[in-house]
Amino acid sequence: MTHQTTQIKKGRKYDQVLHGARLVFLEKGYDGASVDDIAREAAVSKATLYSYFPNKETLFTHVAVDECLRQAEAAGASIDMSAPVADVLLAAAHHMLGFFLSDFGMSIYRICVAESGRFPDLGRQFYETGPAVAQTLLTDYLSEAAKTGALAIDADEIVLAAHQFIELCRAGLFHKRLFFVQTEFSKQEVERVAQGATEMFLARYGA
Amino acid sequence: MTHQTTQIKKGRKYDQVLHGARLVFLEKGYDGASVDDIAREAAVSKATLYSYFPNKETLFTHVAVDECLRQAEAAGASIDMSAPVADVLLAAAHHMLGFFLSDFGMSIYRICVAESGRFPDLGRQFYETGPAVAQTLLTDYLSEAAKTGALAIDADEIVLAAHQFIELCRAGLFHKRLFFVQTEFSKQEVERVAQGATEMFLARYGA
DNA sequence: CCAAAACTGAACCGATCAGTTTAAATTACG
DNA sequence: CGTAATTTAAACTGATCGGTTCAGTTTTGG
Repeated sequence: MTHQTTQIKKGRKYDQVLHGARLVFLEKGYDGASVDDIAREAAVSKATLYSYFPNKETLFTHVAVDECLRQAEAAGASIDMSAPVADVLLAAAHHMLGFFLSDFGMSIYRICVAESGRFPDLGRQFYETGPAVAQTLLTDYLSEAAKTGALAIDADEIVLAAHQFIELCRAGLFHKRLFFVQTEFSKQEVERVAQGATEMFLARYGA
Repeated sequence: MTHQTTQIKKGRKYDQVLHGARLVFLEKGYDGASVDDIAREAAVSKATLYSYFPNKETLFTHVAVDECLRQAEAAGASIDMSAPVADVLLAAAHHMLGFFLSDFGMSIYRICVAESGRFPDLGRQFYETGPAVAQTLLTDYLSEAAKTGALAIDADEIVLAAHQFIELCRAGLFHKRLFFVQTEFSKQEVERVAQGATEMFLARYGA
């Protein structure tokens, strides 16, 4: 087997193209990023780019899905599930807030919202590989905590509860950042929201 | 005083333009809507359009802000503030959910998210005339309810509490709709989220 | 070392679009 | 009625962009 790991790529500059496209799309959005921009950033000729991807849309979809998968992988590993419930929730809140408020999180959200009108498949793929993964992870944890009696959640409430916690983490900050009302947030501001989400969640579902 | 109520308008077709622009922008988004499209929809010449608005961006900002104000007005009037707290919150939740999940609410959110990257002023104006108004209204109500002892919220928690309630109303449904994972929602689904938001809020801040 | 495959750069095409101009038509109003 | 303001249609400008083409250069691998 002398095959390459990826069968689709036809040439040695495939990764360059994807990497350049990632940078330019995240910085400028779909319409804002011209194919010439991308080719320049990728240090590749436009002809080469078009030898890999039949059109701009396909290139963009590859970039977006690729990024979502990358983020989803990183998400799971970082939290110690054996700590007390309040600590796990607080850590999860901080993790989500960190992503929500990051340049990267903002860009990918903005672009996927914008373009899912034109490319509904992109929207669905983003949701499934992004938000849905976080929700599943949290649902599994809550389910376990309910079983051990650490939380008082009915089985048929768990999915809703997970969604509620995730949304609580956006309180106040997320949309301010999204709409450029405020671009920097102090540790205290973030802490307050994370703490607030945890407190409210436990007030409702605490054992 | 024979002055018109609005001083900016120079001609009789101003409202036509705004109305046409509203339709086309909401259907096609910012980039998707050409000025020619808008002029045609408004049954107005492009020259007339440009006699009212110096450029496409300004026109769009007017449409967006205009719509937000309209929505904000409608919001305040429809709820009986003298009802029991739980009822007021539930009604508010339903009102917000109705807007969040409507075609119009979706479109305006999508476009403003998409374009606030390019036009941060638009983002800020949308936030101030949209989300911020809802938040202020709710903050005022919570403040009053806290004063009468109907709710147990510290003065310095009120703004956060308002944000939390608003975000709670998005739980599960909003992003599914936004990313085309699900486009229709049953009365039960919506009721469940509204009820869930109210319950969780009262679990935390109930008197 | 050589031939095939991959890549380059630049020109080019066709289309779209924001915004301007102009001369004529329409409307408002004293 | 008559004049001034407003609107119109249509042509035009200048620029951008997605995508193609092609003659020539570089890289790869046997």
